[in-house]
Amino acid sequence: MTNHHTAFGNNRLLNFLTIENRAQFVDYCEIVDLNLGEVLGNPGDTIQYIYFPTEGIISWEKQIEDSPYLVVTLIGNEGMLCISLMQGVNITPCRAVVQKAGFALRITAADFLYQIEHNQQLNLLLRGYVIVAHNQLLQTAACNLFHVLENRLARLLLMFQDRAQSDELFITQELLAQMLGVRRVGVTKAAGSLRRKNLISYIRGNVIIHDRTNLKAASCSCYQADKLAYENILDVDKPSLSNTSQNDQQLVDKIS
Amino acid sequence: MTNHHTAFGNNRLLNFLTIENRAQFVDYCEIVDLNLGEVLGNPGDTIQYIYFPTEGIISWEKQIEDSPYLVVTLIGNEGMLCISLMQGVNITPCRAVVQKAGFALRITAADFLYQIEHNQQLNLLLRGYVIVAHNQLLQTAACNLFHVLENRLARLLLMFQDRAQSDELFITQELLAQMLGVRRVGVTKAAGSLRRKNLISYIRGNVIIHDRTNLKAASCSCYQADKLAYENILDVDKPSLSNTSQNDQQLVDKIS
DNA sequence: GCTCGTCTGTGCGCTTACACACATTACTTT
DNA sequence: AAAGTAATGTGTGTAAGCGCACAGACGAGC
Repeated sequence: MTNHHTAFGNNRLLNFLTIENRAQFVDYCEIVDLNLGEVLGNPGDTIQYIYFPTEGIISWEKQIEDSPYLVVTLIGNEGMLCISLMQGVNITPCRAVVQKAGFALRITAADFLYQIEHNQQLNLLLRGYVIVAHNQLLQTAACNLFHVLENRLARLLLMFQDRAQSDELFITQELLAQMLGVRRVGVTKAAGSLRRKNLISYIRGNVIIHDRTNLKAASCSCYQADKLAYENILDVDKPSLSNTSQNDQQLVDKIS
Repeated sequence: MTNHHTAFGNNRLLNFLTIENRAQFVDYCEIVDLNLGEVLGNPGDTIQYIYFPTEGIISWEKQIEDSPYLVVTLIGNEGMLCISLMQGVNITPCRAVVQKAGFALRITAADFLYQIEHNQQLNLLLRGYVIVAHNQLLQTAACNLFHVLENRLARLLLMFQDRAQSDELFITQELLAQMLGVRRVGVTKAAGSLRRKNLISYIRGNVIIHDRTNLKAASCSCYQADKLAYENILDVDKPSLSNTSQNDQQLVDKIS
């Protein structure tokens, strides 16, 4: 228990807050485990909790008719789940599944509503995040239509890498296919192509990213566009990025 | 000037408000013309005005790289332009173009920000609308990926018809193609198929919808899903739908 | 009337991804 | 070591949509 930073991590979205505002908010949160495969919500569910991942990845999946679920976005420690409540709507439209185990700061819906009403900086930050999520969705909608599978796969792997904060990803082609809304065989081909270019390697669900720079080049511009929008929208006020070691102490307090 | 209802119409989104709240808000708006082809905003622009169409249609278009603009949604009198400011973000990510002439209630960004802070019902309503727009985008992203062109065209025509509030649409195949992110020739084929089924007819940019019921059947489920989400989210409080004749009087006052 | 520009229709080869079937490889369990 | 299972690779035929080229059809203006 000497290094709580690596144990629980931080939520980068909340890091935009001042130390005081963050402390005030985190005080209402609890640390919970995110277990691989855990379903945190289904379409139509009433929202009970809001999650701010500090480590691990949650996928946000839309189903239409009898098609398999399509992953419309990945949520890691750069974001939150789920934004509807932010807007006063307490029903979730999508399924949320843990794709990489980790931890999250969790707050009840009632406490969350109280906090966003009484913490102005938090309110502004998370309202901005809704627009970030909206922009990402705009990008994805167009990307799905215009870009070929290999580019889209490269983008997805980069997004995964950012949120996993590791070059080693544990994800099968079957799952990648589901996320991209294509057949597993299609991913086999696209991944094989990326491997031949020495950008990645993989065996049985263990993907390693070797050449991030050229993987960016192999991806479509949508990856960079997403990052840019995130920074432009959330960084407008140049908020003080709080000292993380102090934040960690808060987390330690929560679970002790 | 005897029938101002047909002259300027209503914005159905604002109709969810009580008479008092609506009057309070409309008092800060002015009626403006929407002229065909007029560009109301470009990506990166600072938001000057918010528009609530009462008649006519505005398309919301995303461009990636050098691809042509893709229409991600159509905004008529059921919605508003643009939602970013609602979230405190005063930059627009998309291009907005008038696709059907009409009118809109327009309010300055400053007045809008003041209103949403001081009119609680308006605030709740428009926050909900952001989620409606988000859900539509989720639907579109998946639809673009899974559904064939003929279904998507049928959906687009229905959306157009709803917002035009007419069976006769003035739109060329070239424009429809741009909206769907496909070639013009693709639309020719899909439209020809719908015509052979006697669902629509058209000559030179004049599309007439003959059989709305079967056009729904020919479209994907996404059309119905959008409608359902709109009603479910915005209608939760069963707000009193105000008497429209009284609303019209407000509009008349604005322009006299 | 004629011309010109816009809108719509058709043909052909090509690419991407699908559907289905089956083979192979890597790891786990016994 | 053998058997079993999950993950990955390959192969064949099909469908949707692209790119390009060109032909016809309608309408406005002279």
